[in-house]
Amino acid sequence: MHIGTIYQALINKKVANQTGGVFYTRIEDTDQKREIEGGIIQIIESLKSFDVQPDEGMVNEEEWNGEYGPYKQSLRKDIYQSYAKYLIEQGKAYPSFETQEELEEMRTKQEAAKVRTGYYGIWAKSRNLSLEEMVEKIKNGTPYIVRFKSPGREDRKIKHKDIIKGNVEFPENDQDVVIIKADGLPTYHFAHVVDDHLMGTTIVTRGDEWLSSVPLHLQLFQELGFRAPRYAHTPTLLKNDNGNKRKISKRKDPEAAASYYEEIGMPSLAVKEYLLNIANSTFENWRRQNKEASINDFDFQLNKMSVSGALFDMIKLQDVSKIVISRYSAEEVYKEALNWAKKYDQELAQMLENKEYTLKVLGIERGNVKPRKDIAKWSDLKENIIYMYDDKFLENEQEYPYQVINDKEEINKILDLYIEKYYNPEDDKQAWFDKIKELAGEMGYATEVKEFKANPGMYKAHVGDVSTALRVALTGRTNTPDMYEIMNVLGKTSIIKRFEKAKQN
RNA sequence: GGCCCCUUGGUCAAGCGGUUAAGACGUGGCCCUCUCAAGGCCAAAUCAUGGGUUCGAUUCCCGUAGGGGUCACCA
Repeated sequence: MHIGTIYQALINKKVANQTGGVFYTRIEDTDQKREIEGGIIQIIESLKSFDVQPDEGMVNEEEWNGEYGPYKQSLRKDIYQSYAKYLIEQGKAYPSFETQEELEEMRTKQEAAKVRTGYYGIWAKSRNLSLEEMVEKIKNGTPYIVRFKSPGREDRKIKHKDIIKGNVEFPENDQDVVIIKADGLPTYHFAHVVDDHLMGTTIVTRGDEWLSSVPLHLQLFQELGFRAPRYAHTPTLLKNDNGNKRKISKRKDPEAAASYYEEIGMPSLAVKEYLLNIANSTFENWRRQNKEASINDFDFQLNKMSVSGALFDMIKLQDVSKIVISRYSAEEVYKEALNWAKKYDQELAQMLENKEYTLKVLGIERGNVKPRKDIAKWSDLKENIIYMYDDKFLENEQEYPYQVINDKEEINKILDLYIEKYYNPEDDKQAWFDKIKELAGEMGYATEVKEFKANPGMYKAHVGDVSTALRVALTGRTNTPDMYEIMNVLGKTSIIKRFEKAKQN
């Protein structure tokens, strides 16, 4: 599954839901060469993992829900053939007997003559065969396919209004395209027209690589006597490749695979929010004003989509994801992270086994007005919290990156004094910090950073430096979330153990 | 190459004939601060190009350039 498909599905689902319509998927498996075993299940599962399930469509390889089935084209072969026969009967389609080699030869000639390639006009040799000739060839067993007899003229223009692209003008289609292939299955063009008519499609949302086929499709609808749906051709997701833009590709770009996000542990909601951001730039403002709202409540507008393709920006995605995760409760983080860890990181999964404790760890600076925004994906989590686990921290050889205060004796003194005289688990945050100030003062450090800056000569250093010494001894790091909360989570026993370890270092 | 679509800071973009050309990400700085993340404030940075139309063009028209798509018995 390509991330672009998720993007499509997201847009489709939003549009359908907002307009009281039905979002359905149809498995377009008319190219047997490209069939992948288990493909349908993969598609279903992938849509599900991003919570963009269709309202109707296949539910497994053979079954579907919805009243317009089958939702798999290979099961609809007879339907297409019936319509093909109908067209032939009307003189709007005909059997075509050229071999692949003959077609290639024709193309070569056309290229040499510098004329448009393709099966049209004087080049459409089977087009003018008499009924008798056709019958004879078929009776002789000559292989054939069915072609649409295009009534179009290249020198005439057709105007079309696309929901996203706006007014576009094309030459009429004059190609007698194949509608039924040698294997009896339809081409995309024909299946699209037949199915979308029969299934009552009102809006077709598809990638803009289809835009240039619109004249053909409109013509097909016309000749079949069907009413054409409206089209919304969405711009392609692009990627910067050495200064050039190109389609984001599964072969070259890991982030093009929908599964990539699950692998790195990025919540599907974050991916969807980013995608929505690309789809409608108004989303970002809406989100800022409706921080808690579900994206289902966002009023998506197809016609506000950008007409040109956007570069897929992982950096921005990460930012979106950090915000999404910052809104999670500790419980939600726990649940999703655990699911991810079980599959991708056993060590993390083992850490998370202690749920009660982990919830406390995950609750640090969470749930307040300014929650931490430091996790973009679950694969970041372990590094973020591992030092909070005694069995990981105490058993590991720990580097202590002390900063301003780095004299061993001095540090030990700070640690001892803090535990003996100042530390009290009952303290609230203010009292806690006042104690650290007192400690600093007692040992000849400035209790206020400003005071130290004003009179640097009078002190050994300042309270921030004392805090850093404590922090490093406690966590092995210079940068951590709020130390007061960390101490609360660790508890006295663990704090003492950590200080002892630091002293022996 | 033909046909079609597109072009506002590094990126996503608002704009829809008169604006100090929004906002977000990123970058840099400052503030806050026990460190970090966050947050607040500030800054640098954009209308591809040449012609028209107009009193006035980012905005409308044409050309050019660049990018993308498409030209299958693939979707």
